Amino acid sequence: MNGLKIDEVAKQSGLTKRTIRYYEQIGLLSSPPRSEGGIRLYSKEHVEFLKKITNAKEVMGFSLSELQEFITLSDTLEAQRHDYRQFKGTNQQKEKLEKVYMTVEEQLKLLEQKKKNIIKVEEDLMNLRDRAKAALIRFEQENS
Amino acid sequence: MNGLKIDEVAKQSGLTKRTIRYYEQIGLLSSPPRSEGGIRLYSKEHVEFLKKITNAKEVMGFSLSELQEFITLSDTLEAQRHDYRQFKGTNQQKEKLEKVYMTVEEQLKLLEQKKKNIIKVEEDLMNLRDRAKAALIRFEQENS
DNA sequence: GGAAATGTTTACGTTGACGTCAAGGTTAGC
DNA sequence: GCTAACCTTGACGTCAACGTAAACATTTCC
Repeated sequence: MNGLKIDEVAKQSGLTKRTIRYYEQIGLLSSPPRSEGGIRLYSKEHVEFLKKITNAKEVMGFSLSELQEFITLSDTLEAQRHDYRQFKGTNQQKEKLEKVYMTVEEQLKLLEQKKKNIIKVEEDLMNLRDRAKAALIRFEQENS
Repeated sequence: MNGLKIDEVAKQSGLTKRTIRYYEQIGLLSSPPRSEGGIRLYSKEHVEFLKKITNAKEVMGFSLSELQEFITLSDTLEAQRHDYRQFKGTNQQKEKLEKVYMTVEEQLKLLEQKKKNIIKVEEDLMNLRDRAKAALIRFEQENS
């Protein structure tokens, strides 16, 4: 019952099977468990993860390696939470946390800029649309 | 006095000289006039155009050929305006105008979707930031 | 239980968007 | 008028992100 095969994951995520295997190969997607015969069996979480990162990739304009770094970053936070008791209080941990925080802040600023850029393009497009509309209206008037 | 050379255009637009020549080669950027000796002499408008299309490219995630199509589309509108008297009233013109209008509407809808996607990523990022912040605060408290 | 569908790895191919020489011609400043 | 700094056109190189084909194993379904 449990475990989606790659073709199903492809359909649900919108990626190709090749791409999914490729993402695993470069370490972007965690290797799923396999069947006795060696067939990949994915969980619902894998699909969600794929959807999330493809969206982030598109939105931020990330390359795969940038995406990689970013995932690593948020994994760092998870790991830190988990290893809390063992490694607490070291300066290394503090520096890591600060790096995560600063990088995320940076990305958030970039997103603000992106919003502004979208608005610029949007204005141009609306301008274009209105001019087309006006021309069409003139058109109607003349041929009536 | 008049005419920017390619190096200046590169600096002002943020593109490389290679890229600027490449854009001309594939018909994305109109060929500027040349000096007697064959050197490209750009105008301020060329720079503005480059800035505008690189922004649109980034925002929309367009490939160069998609960008091409899009420029052609808005040129269509300009051309129509100019050839207004010669070609007015033909059905071909009307169809062209309608195509421009519909394509632009489509792009505007895509931009709305993009905004929503940005917000999704933004939420994730803010979540991440807050968790990093919280961890840092715990850190401070323990080491004091 | 046998075929058809789907899976696996390996490895070479492709495409877009430029980078990077090389081999010269042009311009600006002194 | 000469040199350094910039320009020109080829043309080959590169890199990411997969596509695609081959050769074989595994599942599913009747």
